[in-house]
Amino acid sequence: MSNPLDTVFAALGDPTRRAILTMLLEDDMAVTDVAEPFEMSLAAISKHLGILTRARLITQEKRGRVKWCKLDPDAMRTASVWMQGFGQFEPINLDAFERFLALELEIPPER
Amino acid sequence: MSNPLDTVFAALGDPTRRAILTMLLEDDMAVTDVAEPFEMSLAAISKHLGILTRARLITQEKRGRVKWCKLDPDAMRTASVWMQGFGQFEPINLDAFERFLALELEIPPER
DNA sequence: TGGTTATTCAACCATATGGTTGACGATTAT
DNA sequence: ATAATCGTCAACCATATGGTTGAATAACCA
Repeated sequence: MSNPLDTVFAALGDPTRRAILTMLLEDDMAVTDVAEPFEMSLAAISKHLGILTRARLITQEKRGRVKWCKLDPDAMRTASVWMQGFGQFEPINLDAFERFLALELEIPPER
Repeated sequence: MSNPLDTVFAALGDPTRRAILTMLLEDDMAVTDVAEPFEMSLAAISKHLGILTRARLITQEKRGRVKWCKLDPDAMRTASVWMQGFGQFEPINLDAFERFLALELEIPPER
Protein backbone atom coordinates (compact mmCIF):
# COMPACT_ATOMS: atom_id res chain seq x y z
CA MET A 1 0.00 0.00 0.00
CA SER A 2 2.60 2.57 -1.01
CA ASN A 3 0.41 4.84 -3.09
CA PRO A 4 -0.84 7.70 -0.89
CA LEU A 5 -4.31 7.32 -2.36
CA ASP A 6 -4.43 3.74 -1.08
CA THR A 7 -3.80 4.75 2.50
CA VAL A 8 -6.00 7.83 2.39
CA PHE A 9 -9.05 6.12 0.91
CA ALA A 10 -8.58 3.04 3.08
CA ALA A 11 -8.39 5.29 6.14
CA LEU A 12 -11.55 7.12 5.10
CA GLY A 13 -13.38 3.84 4.63
CA ASP A 14 -13.91 3.35 8.34
CA PRO A 15 -16.79 5.21 10.04
CA THR A 16 -14.93 5.55 13.33
CA ARG A 17 -12.05 7.26 11.59
CA ARG A 18 -14.33 9.58 9.65
CA ALA A 19 -16.05 10.49 12.91
CA ILE A 20 -12.66 11.25 14.46
CA LEU A 21 -11.79 13.53 11.56
CA THR A 22 -15.09 15.32 11.96
CA MET A 23 -14.39 15.84 15.64
CA LEU A 24 -10.96 17.24 14.82
CA LEU A 25 -12.60 19.72 12.48
CA GLU A 26 -13.78 21.52 15.61
CA ASP A 27 -10.51 21.61 17.42
CA ASP A 28 -7.27 19.76 18.12
CA MET A 29 -7.73 17.02 20.71
CA ALA A 30 -5.79 14.73 23.01
CA VAL A 31 -6.02 10.98 22.36
CA THR A 32 -8.04 10.35 25.51
CA ASP A 33 -10.57 13.01 24.55
CA VAL A 34 -10.85 11.63 21.05
CA ALA A 35 -11.64 8.22 22.54
CA GLU A 36 -14.22 9.45 25.02
CA PRO A 37 -17.41 9.37 22.87
CA PHE A 38 -16.63 5.92 21.41
CA GLU A 39 -17.64 2.62 22.91
CA MET A 40 -14.30 1.02 22.30
CA SER A 41 -11.01 0.77 24.08
CA LEU A 42 -8.43 3.51 24.13
CA ALA A 43 -6.01 1.13 22.44
CA ALA A 44 -8.40 0.72 19.52
CA ILE A 45 -8.68 4.49 19.11
CA SER A 46 -4.93 4.75 19.34
CA LYS A 47 -4.67 2.34 16.42
CA HIS A 48 -7.17 4.34 14.40
CA LEU A 49 -5.17 7.48 15.06
CA GLY A 50 -2.06 5.67 13.89
CA ILE A 51 -3.77 4.78 10.64
CA LEU A 52 -4.94 8.37 10.16
CA THR A 53 -1.42 9.58 10.87
CA ARG A 54 0.18 7.15 8.40
CA ALA A 55 -2.35 8.32 5.82
CA ARG A 56 -1.20 11.86 6.72
CA LEU A 57 -4.77 12.89 7.37
CA ILE A 58 -3.78 14.04 10.83
CA THR A 59 -0.57 14.92 12.63
CA GLN A 60 0.23 14.03 16.22
CA GLU A 61 2.45 16.07 18.48
CA LYS A 62 3.39 15.03 21.98
CA ARG A 63 3.53 17.82 24.50
CA GLY A 64 4.29 16.52 27.95
CA ARG A 65 2.45 13.29 28.44
CA VAL A 66 -0.46 14.20 26.17
CA LYS A 67 -0.38 13.70 22.42
CA TRP A 68 -2.34 16.25 20.47
CA CYS A 69 -4.12 15.26 17.28
CA LYS A 70 -4.56 17.83 14.59
CA LEU A 71 -6.30 17.66 11.24
CA ASP A 72 -4.00 17.88 8.22
CA PRO A 73 -6.16 18.50 5.17
CA ASP A 74 -3.41 18.16 2.55
CA ALA A 75 -3.82 14.44 1.97
CA MET A 76 -7.58 14.83 1.76
CA ARG A 77 -7.16 17.49 -0.85
CA THR A 78 -4.97 15.13 -2.89
CA ALA A 79 -7.70 12.53 -2.81
CA SER A 80 -10.28 15.17 -3.61
CA VAL A 81 -8.31 16.28 -6.64
CA TRP A 82 -8.08 12.67 -7.82
CA MET A 83 -11.86 12.45 -7.66
CA GLN A 84 -12.23 15.65 -9.58
CA GLY A 85 -10.42 13.93 -12.41
CA PHE A 86 -13.67 12.11 -12.93
CA GLY A 87 -15.05 15.28 -14.39
CA GLN A 88 -18.38 13.66 -14.97
CA PHE A 89 -19.70 15.86 -12.25
CA GLU A 90 -19.29 19.58 -12.17
CA PRO A 91 -15.59 20.29 -12.34
CA ILE A 92 -14.60 21.88 -9.09
CA ASN A 93 -11.94 23.94 -10.74
CA LEU A 94 -9.50 24.78 -7.99
CA ASP A 95 -8.57 28.14 -9.47
CA ALA A 96 -12.20 29.07 -9.83
CA PHE A 97 -12.80 27.74 -6.37
CA GLU A 98 -10.17 30.00 -4.90
CA ARG A 99 -11.58 33.00 -6.72
CA PHE A 100 -14.96 32.07 -5.36
CA LEU A 101 -13.64 31.89 -1.82
CA ALA A 102 -11.88 35.22 -2.19
CA LEU A 103 -15.14 36.73 -3.34
CA GLU A 104 -17.01 35.16 -0.45
CA LEU A 105 -14.63 36.70 2.03
CA GLU A 106 -15.01 40.13 0.45
CA ILE A 107 -18.76 40.07 0.23
CA PRO A 108 -20.31 38.26 3.20
CA PRO A 109 -23.29 36.07 2.17
CA GLU A 110 -25.84 37.73 4.46
CA ARG A 111 -26.26 40.61 2.07
CA MET B 1 -20.88 -1.38 6.24
CA SER B 2 -24.23 0.22 5.54
CA ASN B 3 -23.12 3.83 5.21
CA PRO B 4 -22.59 4.65 1.53
CA LEU B 5 -19.36 6.47 2.42
CA ASP B 6 -17.99 3.25 3.90
CA THR B 7 -18.46 1.29 0.71
CA VAL B 8 -17.35 4.11 -1.58
CA PHE B 9 -14.13 4.89 0.26
CA ALA B 10 -13.35 1.22 0.83
CA ALA B 11 -13.83 0.60 -2.88
CA LEU B 12 -11.55 3.52 -3.78
CA GLY B 13 -8.86 2.23 -1.42
CA ASP B 14 -7.73 -0.45 -3.85
CA PRO B 15 -5.39 0.54 -6.72
CA THR B 16 -6.85 -2.05 -9.09
CA ARG B 17 -10.31 -0.64 -8.61
CA ARG B 18 -9.12 2.94 -9.09
CA ALA B 19 -7.39 1.85 -12.28
CA ILE B 20 -10.61 0.26 -13.47
CA LEU B 21 -12.51 3.47 -12.81
CA THR B 22 -9.90 5.41 -14.76
CA MET B 23 -10.28 3.04 -17.69
CA LEU B 24 -14.03 3.45 -17.60
CA LEU B 25 -13.55 7.19 -17.83
CA GLU B 26 -12.62 6.63 -21.47
CA ASP B 27 -15.51 4.43 -22.40
CA ASP B 28 -17.88 1.74 -21.22
CA MET B 29 -16.27 -1.70 -21.28
CA ALA B 30 -17.08 -5.39 -21.17
CA VAL B 31 -15.79 -7.35 -18.16
CA THR B 32 -13.28 -9.30 -20.25
CA ASP B 33 -11.86 -6.10 -21.70
CA VAL B 34 -11.60 -4.52 -18.26
CA ALA B 35 -9.60 -7.55 -17.11
CA GLU B 36 -7.25 -7.63 -20.09
CA PRO B 37 -4.49 -5.24 -18.88
CA PHE B 38 -4.34 -6.76 -15.41
CA GLU B 39 -2.15 -9.66 -14.38
CA MET B 40 -4.86 -11.35 -12.41
CA SER B 41 -7.68 -13.75 -13.13
CA LEU B 42 -10.98 -12.77 -14.66
CA ALA B 43 -12.69 -13.97 -11.50
CA ALA B 44 -10.68 -11.50 -9.43
CA ILE B 45 -11.66 -8.64 -11.73
CA SER B 46 -15.25 -9.81 -11.58
CA LYS B 47 -15.10 -9.50 -7.80
CA HIS B 48 -13.63 -6.00 -8.02
CA LEU B 49 -16.41 -5.00 -10.39
CA GLY B 50 -18.92 -6.38 -7.91
CA ILE B 51 -17.45 -4.22 -5.18
CA LEU B 52 -17.53 -1.15 -7.42
CA THR B 53 -21.14 -1.94 -8.30
CA ARG B 54 -22.18 -2.35 -4.66
CA ALA B 55 -20.49 0.97 -3.92
CA ARG B 56 -22.58 2.33 -6.82
CA LEU B 57 -19.46 3.70 -8.47
CA ILE B 58 -20.33 1.80 -11.62
CA THR B 59 -23.38 0.15 -13.11
CA GLN B 60 -23.39 -3.14 -15.00
CA GLU B 61 -25.80 -4.03 -17.75
CA LYS B 62 -25.90 -7.40 -19.46
CA ARG B 63 -26.58 -7.35 -23.19
CA GLY B 64 -26.39 -10.79 -24.69
CA ARG B 65 -23.56 -12.63 -23.07
CA VAL B 66 -21.44 -9.55 -22.46
CA LYS B 67 -21.88 -7.38 -19.39
CA TRP B 68 -21.13 -3.73 -19.93
CA CYS B 69 -19.57 -1.67 -17.16
CA LYS B 70 -20.30 2.01 -17.00
CA LEU B 71 -19.04 4.69 -14.68
CA ASP B 72 -21.67 6.15 -12.34
CA PRO B 73 -20.22 9.30 -10.80
CA ASP B 74 -23.04 9.99 -8.32
CA ALA B 75 -21.50 8.07 -5.43
CA MET B 76 -18.15 9.67 -6.08
CA ARG B 77 -19.73 13.07 -5.93
CA THR B 78 -21.22 12.25 -2.52
CA ALA B 79 -17.79 11.28 -1.25
CA SER B 80 -16.24 14.30 -2.89
CA VAL B 81 -18.69 16.63 -1.18
CA TRP B 82 -17.96 14.99 2.16
CA MET B 83 -14.25 15.61 1.62
CA GLN B 84 -14.74 19.20 0.55
CA GLY B 85 -15.84 19.86 4.10
CA PHE B 86 -12.25 19.26 5.17
CA GLY B 87 -10.58 21.70 2.88
CA GLN B 88 -8.19 24.11 4.47
CA PHE B 89 -10.66 26.80 3.53
CA GLU B 90 -13.79 27.81 5.31
CA PRO B 91 -16.95 25.70 5.08
CA ILE B 92 -17.99 25.46 1.48
CA ASN B 93 -21.31 26.58 0.19
CA LEU B 94 -21.68 24.35 -2.85
CA ASP B 95 -24.82 26.05 -4.09
CA ALA B 96 -23.11 29.40 -3.94
CA PHE B 97 -20.12 27.91 -5.69
CA GLU B 98 -22.30 26.61 -8.49
CA ARG B 99 -23.91 30.03 -8.88
CA PHE B 100 -20.42 31.48 -9.03
CA LEU B 101 -19.42 29.05 -11.77
CA ALA B 102 -22.54 29.85 -13.73
CA LEU B 103 -21.68 33.51 -13.46
CA GLU B 104 -18.14 32.83 -14.61
CA LEU B 105 -19.43 31.10 -17.71
CA GLU B 106 -21.54 34.12 -18.57
CA ILE B 107 -18.71 36.57 -18.05
CA PRO B 108 -15.44 34.97 -19.19
CA PRO B 109 -12.52 35.88 -16.95
CA GLU B 110 -10.33 37.30 -19.70
CA ARG B 111 -12.27 40.55 -19.65
C1' DT C 1 8.87 8.48 47.00
C1' DG C 2 4.61 6.61 45.42
C1' DG C 3 0.38 7.07 42.88
C1' DT C 4 -2.28 8.59 39.12
C1' DT C 5 -2.84 9.80 34.24
C1' DA C 6 -1.77 9.41 29.20
C1' DT C 7 -0.59 6.52 25.68
C1' DT C 8 1.38 2.63 23.42
C1' DC C 9 2.81 -2.22 22.96
C1' DA C 10 2.25 -7.24 22.53
C1' DA C 11 -0.33 -11.07 22.13
C1' DC C 12 -4.37 -12.76 20.73
C1' DC C 13 -9.02 -13.46 18.29
C1' DA C 14 -12.72 -13.28 14.71
C1' DT C 15 -13.82 -11.75 10.47
C1' DA C 16 -12.86 -9.35 6.02
C1' DT C 17 -10.16 -8.93 1.89
C1' DG C 18 -7.83 -10.09 -2.33
C1' DG C 19 -6.27 -13.55 -4.72
C1' DT C 20 -6.30 -18.51 -6.85
C1' DT C 21 -8.41 -22.62 -9.39
C1' DG C 22 -11.94 -25.48 -11.46
C1' DA C 23 -16.66 -26.22 -12.52
C1' DC C 24 -20.81 -24.21 -14.24
C1' DG C 25 -24.81 -21.72 -16.90
C1' DA C 26 -25.76 -18.83 -20.68
C1' DT C 27 -25.04 -17.02 -25.03
C1' DT C 28 -23.06 -16.92 -29.61
C1' DA C 29 -20.59 -18.97 -33.60
C1' DT C 30 -19.36 -22.98 -36.84
C1' DA D 1 -25.11 -30.32 -32.57
C1' DT D 2 -20.89 -28.98 -31.05
C1' DA D 3 -17.62 -25.85 -29.72
C1' DA D 4 -16.02 -21.52 -28.17
C1' DT D 5 -16.75 -17.30 -25.40
C1' DC D 6 -18.49 -14.46 -21.41
C1' DG D 7 -18.94 -14.17 -16.83
C1' DT D 8 -20.04 -15.93 -12.16
C1' DC D 9 -19.86 -19.29 -8.41
C1' DA D 10 -17.80 -22.16 -4.81
C1' DA D 11 -14.13 -23.62 -2.26
C1' DC D 12 -9.97 -22.54 -0.66
C1' DC D 13 -5.71 -19.88 0.93
C1' DA D 14 -2.77 -16.15 2.92
C1' DT D 15 -2.78 -11.91 4.81
C1' DA D 16 -5.03 -7.62 6.57
C1' DT D 17 -8.25 -5.42 9.61
C1' DG D 18 -10.62 -4.09 13.75
C1' DG D 19 -11.25 -5.24 18.04
C1' DT D 20 -9.96 -7.11 22.91
C1' DT D 21 -7.00 -7.47 27.26
C1' DG D 22 -3.04 -6.85 30.25
C1' DA D 23 1.47 -5.17 30.86
C1' DA D 24 4.81 -1.44 29.93
C1' DT D 25 6.55 3.35 29.42
C1' DA D 26 6.50 8.06 30.39
C1' DA D 27 5.06 12.26 32.56
C1' DC D 28 2.86 14.66 36.08
C1' DC D 29 1.14 15.30 41.08
C1' DA D 30 1.18 14.95 46.24
